Amino acid sequence: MAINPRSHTPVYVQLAQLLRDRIESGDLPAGSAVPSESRLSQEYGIGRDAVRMAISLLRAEGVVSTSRGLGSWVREDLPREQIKLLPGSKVSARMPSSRERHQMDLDEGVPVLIVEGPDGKVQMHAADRVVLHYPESD
Amino acid sequence: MAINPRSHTPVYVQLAQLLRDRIESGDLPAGSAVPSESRLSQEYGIGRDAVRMAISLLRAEGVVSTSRGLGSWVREDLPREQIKLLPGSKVSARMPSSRERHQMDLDEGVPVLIVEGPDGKVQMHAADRVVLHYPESD
DNA sequence: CCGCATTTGTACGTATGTATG
DNA sequence: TCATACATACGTACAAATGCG
Repeated sequence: MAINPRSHTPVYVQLAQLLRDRIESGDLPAGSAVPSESRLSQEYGIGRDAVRMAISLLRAEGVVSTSRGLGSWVREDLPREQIKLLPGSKVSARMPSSRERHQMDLDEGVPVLIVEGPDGKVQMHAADRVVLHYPESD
Repeated sequence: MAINPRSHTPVYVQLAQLLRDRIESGDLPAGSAVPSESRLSQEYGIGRDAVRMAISLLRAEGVVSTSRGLGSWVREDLPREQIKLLPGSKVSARMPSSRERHQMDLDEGVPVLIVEGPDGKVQMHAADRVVLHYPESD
């Protein structure tokens, strides 16, 4: 598998797909480190811009997480709290603003679930940590 | 209001906040065009990279949408279909993969709502077009 | 505590490709 | 055909965070 710089598909999209494949195949399992930008740049013979855009794509999808001075990692599935919905609730989702993302300590690419209760009160939840549940009968 | 290149806050973050303010204040209402990259670059005396990164931030938040050859626009609130949840449903949200985003024709920065019904069947919804509802009694 | 290597972040430049009107 | 605008992709340089010896 290699990258074709003359393809109609942008180099960075090709690299992103290549990394997705490596992640799904188990070559880069959850929790493992993604090769550094310079390494990917050298290995695939592409510029650092293309590498950064590829990783940026995966970050926006919530697939990887990046820390300055350290590198990027494949994000792991977090244990999810199950939250019971109350009758009359309305549920929606959106991306948090930068401020909200910082306040809630969310990784990039993680939406927020918004629950408006029957009393009109609004609760926000990190979408990677909860599952909302409409209980069957109990 | 201006941009301080010597601030500890990156130029592109400053510009993003500045544009957010202009949007919230009504200076750039929903549906209106964001000034072009070159214009913002000139107006604020910053590089095109910084402008692009600022707009990229807002795009990832679902605040603006960009079309090649046209420019960027402030996204408008779409009419939302109200979808009734069935007892036993579980609801979560995440960002779509590139493929899913293309298939569902989603703008950047729009999560998907995932509903697993009591029968185990999974439905995906564009988060900017639906509200899930746990009906009170009807 | 200090210095060093590694890695990502920021920011500039240039050039060319592609979509739109 | 042409101008405009964004997209891609290469380069450079320096800043900032981290980990380690």
